[in-house]
Amino acid sequence: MISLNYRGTGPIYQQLKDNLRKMILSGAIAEGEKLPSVRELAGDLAINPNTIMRAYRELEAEGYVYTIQGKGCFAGKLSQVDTGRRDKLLDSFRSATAELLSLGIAPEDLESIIREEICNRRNDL
Amino acid sequence: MISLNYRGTGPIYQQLKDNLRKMILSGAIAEGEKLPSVRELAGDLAINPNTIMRAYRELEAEGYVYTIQGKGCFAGKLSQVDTGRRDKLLDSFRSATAELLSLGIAPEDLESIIREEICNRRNDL
DNA sequence: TAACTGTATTAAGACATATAATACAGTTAT
DNA sequence: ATAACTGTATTATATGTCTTAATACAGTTA
Repeated sequence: MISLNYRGTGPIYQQLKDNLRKMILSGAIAEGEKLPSVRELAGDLAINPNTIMRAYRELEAEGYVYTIQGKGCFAGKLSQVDTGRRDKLLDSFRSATAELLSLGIAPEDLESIIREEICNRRNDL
Repeated sequence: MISLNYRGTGPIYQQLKDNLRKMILSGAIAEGEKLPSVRELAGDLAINPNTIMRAYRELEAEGYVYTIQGKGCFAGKLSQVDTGRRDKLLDSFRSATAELLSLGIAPEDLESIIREEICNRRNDL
């Protein structure tokens, strides 16, 4: 269900965060659905439980999940994702846009990427 | 001329790369213009020459600068920026777009950011 | 030759990442 | 109450990245 690429760039806990975030965003993990336990996922992915816990803790800080002692970690509502996360994404969007334009990309190309992603979203529902 | 924020996020060589890239993109450093020598910039910024060299070497890999032994490091042509750099930016643009849409941002908001950046570019010329 | 340029290497320290082992605490079902 | 699950916390260790430092080599220019 959750796949990790050890050759991937960056720390494992980051890859795991990105993976889980995308699954929650796409609905692969529904709102309120329970995520695998720290130990279970650690066993499946053959990595240390501490690494899983770090990913869960940071996703909770972003508002993507909430955890309850003794019960587990659950997917949260997208409407309550932290504004800090949103601002970070807007920054990323803006700076990528600025550099791409300077490199000669046409604004229309960027707009068609936006349209593509709107379609991709609809296909997931 | 080149400013560094030590409180900034990430490694110094990354901050330096981002700084220099923006200056080349905006024209603050013109095409073909010589960048400060490794030792000179290291002295000005009070950081190690090796750190400067790493930034120059990686910017060269991206196609933003070219260096000549004994002469120095120079700003390259934007038209010959590495396609890998462009693809990386497009990936960043696409994934930021996807997540922002999922979080409920209106496509119009993204498009107006693009328009803003077009204006910012014109103001620099 | 002297003074500049980039390049390369090695060593050391600080910090981040990841693993391992262990212990503690809340929840659930029997 | 007990057992088996859940998250949480701590300590130690190993590894890798980042940065500095010192030094040496090589090309360019006056």
